[in-house]
Amino acid sequence: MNLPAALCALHHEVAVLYSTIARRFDLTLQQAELLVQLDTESKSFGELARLLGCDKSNMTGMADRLARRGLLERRTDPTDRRITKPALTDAGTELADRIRKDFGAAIAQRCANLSSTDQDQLTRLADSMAGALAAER
Amino acid sequence: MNLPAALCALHHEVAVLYSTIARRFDLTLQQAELLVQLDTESKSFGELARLLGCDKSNMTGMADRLARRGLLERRTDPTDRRITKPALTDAGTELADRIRKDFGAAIAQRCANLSSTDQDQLTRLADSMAGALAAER
DNA sequence: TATTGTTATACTCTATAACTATA
DNA sequence: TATAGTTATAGAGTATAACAATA
Repeated sequence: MNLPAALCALHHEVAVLYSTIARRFDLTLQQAELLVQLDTESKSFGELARLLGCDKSNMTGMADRLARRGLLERRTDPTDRRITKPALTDAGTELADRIRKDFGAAIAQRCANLSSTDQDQLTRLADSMAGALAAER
Repeated sequence: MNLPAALCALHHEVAVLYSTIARRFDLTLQQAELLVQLDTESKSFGELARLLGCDKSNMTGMADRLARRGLLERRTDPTDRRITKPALTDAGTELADRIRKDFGAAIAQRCANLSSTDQDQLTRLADSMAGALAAER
């Protein structure tokens, strides 16, 4: 086994698991990822599009669909009125928390065969690799 | 940093990189993943759908689009004529090789800051984690 | 009867280009 | 004039349900 193949396989299995959890809440994978991204701090649609790796024009529809369900609302930046930042509602925050919790529980259950040391190593190395990839785009 | 968050971040960065490489060849991420899956061994559409984590009904359109470009062709299984297995053409095999090669080069370049030991560890742990996830779905 | 792949349908994601409001 | 978000459009991915061919 080589590193690219292992990373590709891991990416794919995580995506399938995350999709499965998203569907419990009638969300797509992309919607769940957007909700969880929003949970931490305030970001503009432009920043979110760059983080999610898609075009900014896609943010409109995605935000519309989540707003229609009462999970987020748009807020115009008072210092630059061109900028709109979505903010999670209470329901949105609660849902993002549940997604993160369910995903965390699923990972914990499935990595039970790894030693505590291996889990720590994987956390460190996955974080490092993700950082290296994020730095070059 | 915790393990679920690190895995999620890594999955997402790998997906963005893989999408970028797929687009060099006018492919979507899903088309590239299908091509690379096909490269190794013969699988039915049903098996492929399960591997890719999507419904079998999606395979028809995806195979059609790749077949239209001369990258694969359908072959009926002689032992059970209900089963259809897509097979890469020469052009499809060549393209799958280029995708795998480009992805491998990109990963090698971006993980240069990791020690050789860390790269080996990450390979082992990512493969183990992917296997654990794949085993439970 | 059960299974495989296909079709029909509806919705979502995606990129491109043109547009508006604001700076 | 430049930028942020939106709109319009076309193509692709996705799940569900119903279907034909085969077992």
